[in-house]
Amino acid sequence: MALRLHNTLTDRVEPFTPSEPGHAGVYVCGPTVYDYAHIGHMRVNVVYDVLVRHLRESGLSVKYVRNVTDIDDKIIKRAAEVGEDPAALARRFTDAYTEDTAKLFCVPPDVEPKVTEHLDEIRALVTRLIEKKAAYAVDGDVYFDVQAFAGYGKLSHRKLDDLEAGASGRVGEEEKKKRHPADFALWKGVKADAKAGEPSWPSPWGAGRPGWHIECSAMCMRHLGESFDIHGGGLDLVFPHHENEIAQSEAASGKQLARMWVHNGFIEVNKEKMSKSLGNFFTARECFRCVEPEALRYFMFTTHYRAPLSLDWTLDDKGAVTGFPQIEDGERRLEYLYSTLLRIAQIPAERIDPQGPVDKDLAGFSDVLARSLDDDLNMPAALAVVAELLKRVNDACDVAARKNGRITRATLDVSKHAFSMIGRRLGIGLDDARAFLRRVRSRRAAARGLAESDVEARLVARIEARKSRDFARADAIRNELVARGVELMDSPEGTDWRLP
RNA sequence: GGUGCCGUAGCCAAGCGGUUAGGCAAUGGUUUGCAAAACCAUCACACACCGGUUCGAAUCCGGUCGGCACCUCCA
Repeated sequence: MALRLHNTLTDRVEPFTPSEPGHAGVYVCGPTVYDYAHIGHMRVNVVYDVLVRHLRESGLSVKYVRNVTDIDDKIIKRAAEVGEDPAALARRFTDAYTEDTAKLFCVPPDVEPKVTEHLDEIRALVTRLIEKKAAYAVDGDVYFDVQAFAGYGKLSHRKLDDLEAGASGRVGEEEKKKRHPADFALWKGVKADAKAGEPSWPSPWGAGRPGWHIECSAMCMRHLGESFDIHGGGLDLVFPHHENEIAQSEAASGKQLARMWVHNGFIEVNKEKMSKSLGNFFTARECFRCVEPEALRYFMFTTHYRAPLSLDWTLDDKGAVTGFPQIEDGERRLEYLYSTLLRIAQIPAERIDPQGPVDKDLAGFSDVLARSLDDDLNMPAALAVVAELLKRVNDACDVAARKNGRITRATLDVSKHAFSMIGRRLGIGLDDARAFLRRVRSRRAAARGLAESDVEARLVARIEARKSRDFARADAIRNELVARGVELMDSPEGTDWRLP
């Protein structure tokens, strides 16, 4: 395992060595399910999906845990707004999330724990912290005492004094109960003015619900143990979420929670972070209306995972979203990839030379791809490797298509193997090539108000004209179709068409 | 105020001490009945600015300007 990863704890790129040889435990902070997932959430999924895939392809058995936070203030608030039971609302958006994620070819987590199924673990953890004097109960609430944990601030590299300065502006009933402004709720007691139907669970400190951070500690320790390999999530979770997770977990167990903390950068809109609170987000679903989900996945690869990824979009004159140019670029690259995949699948047997030598560069591509990911998941570098591969494979196909041209069996085999590694490590090109290309064409036809059957009919007319060597008529039909945005591709096998 | 990150050719984006990253766009070529696709070439001795270290800096150090994030819910 030659993987090197950036560790937020040390702020360095360091070698990843699993604590138990051959195995890796990975925990990723999943969504709070009060709304549809936006593109930023999808970046998390894709980034850690590549990490898990790469670890597995490198020979490790990975236990991949990604939680769903299904109880939280925002869920309760949203449920009240729409007049829905909070649990039902959470279930609805959990299902939507699962559906959206699957469309991106993300491997499902091995365990997808939910807060509502871990109340016992949460209460036990809070109890343990109170016993260890790292937490205190006040009026039905329980707070973590940051001053009782010497390492507080080690992840986000902050000093408690600085935090105090930043937090001093806040006022409120809750603040007065705390011993230190940075103390945070482990358990939130039901308030006197709480609305009926607000979910709560019994506890030694009175009825209430878990605070925001405690659930992840309880769930990751339950499923991966008190100490595990990698904990990941969005950059905005470094503070306070992950900092607090470390504090409460390590104060309870006395062990290091995760040895490596990995954080991905934001999707940006107009140079600002895409977020629910700013209201500048696009949901995955909106995006999927315009492009293939896999194109969104490809787009995520175009920038390093820790860097911000800026998203552009186009609007029609009514202000409705019509497209996402960069994701459409990704879709075109995928068309290129799938077309190449089809080309090597369709090389006729008589063009294959069973004897000749293997193309050395093509033979080495899988390894080069793996090395690019070993370098802190350098996905843009991986795309450059893919670009080189596609070029060389197309070149080999061009050569094989020439008069008396051949491709060697060995080169064909390593090419196919390289494609399968792209699929297994990057999760790209896993769809059926023909189905993908057809879907893209159909969606573009629909978006442009073009009837596919109409194009097909003109195509037949042109084929007839060409058969009778009436090239003037054939060209007239081509020009007519080109004017409508249709691109025709003649080949010995027939004529295909696409909408660029 | 505190703590970080970023500024690379028309656009996007790797690299982070010495050897053409890559993509998109544009232009020329190979191929083709004509095209498209594919491939080749050019654009590309680019690295915000000013100093310093070094045989050598986009890469290290100091400063300046510009942009962003976290410190409050956030992926």
